[in-house]
Amino acid sequence: MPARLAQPLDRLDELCCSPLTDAPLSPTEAAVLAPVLAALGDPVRLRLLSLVAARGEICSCHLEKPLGKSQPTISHHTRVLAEAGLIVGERRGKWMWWTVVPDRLALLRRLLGGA
Amino acid sequence: MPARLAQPLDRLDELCCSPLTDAPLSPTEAAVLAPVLAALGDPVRLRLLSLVAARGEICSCHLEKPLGKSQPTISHHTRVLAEAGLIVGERRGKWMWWTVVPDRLALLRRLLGGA
DNA sequence: TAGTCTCATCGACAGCCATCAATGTGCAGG
DNA sequence: CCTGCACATTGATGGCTGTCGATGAGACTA
Repeated sequence: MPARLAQPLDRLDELCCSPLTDAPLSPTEAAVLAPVLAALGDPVRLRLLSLVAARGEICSCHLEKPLGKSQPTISHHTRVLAEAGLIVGERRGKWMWWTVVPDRLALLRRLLGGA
Repeated sequence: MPARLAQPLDRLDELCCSPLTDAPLSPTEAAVLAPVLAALGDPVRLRLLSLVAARGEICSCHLEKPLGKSQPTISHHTRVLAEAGLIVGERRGKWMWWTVVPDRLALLRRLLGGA
């Protein structure tokens, strides 16, 4: 099983092209979107994502200290964000480099009623 | 204790005026913002919010059937969304009417890097 | 090949959460 | 008052989640 995942969320881009404020969400749309927002519903993951976004790309080993969490915990949170499609990881030698997926953030902005 | 709450989140509007993609979030900002996003991280609450937004305002008794949940569960979810500051409730006679708070959605859009 | 470094996974634990039946609270009409 | 209705709260339960120590899987170096 590879480190790159995010399987059941691939249909997310096709779903939900209209803002949440326009029409009621279907159960299917909600079931796909909720995990993405739930991934952002943790303070450690929010800070982690902002670190990745601010640095452009960042190695896992540079997250442990600023977040004040153990290595397994960091690995857990990067996995959750990756499964939500919010970040992607690329292996370079011994290091794992993470980058944000701007499209996913834009999709959430659209969901929240952006023009 | 009144039905209107959202106490610890009142400082939210002062905090976090810059997008998540610009600079790393402080632990305090993350601790305030994460519960708001966590409130959206549930499919039932996402659909509930979209129902409120689409109708403009809606009574609690009109949420039970379309969401397919029991009355206590609906009450629980409206409470969570209200504590997150995403909706507000107003009592009219026997009924409770809910409305969205557009500022909170706009704040989240800004957080997600919107222009 | 052995050693070391980075990261992923496993196992376990504590705490939180969604759900609903039962009950309580407040409002309106008779 | 008393009854009925809308909603809130309580208590219980099953499942999920954040956390970390221990261990495993790759990757580089000597």
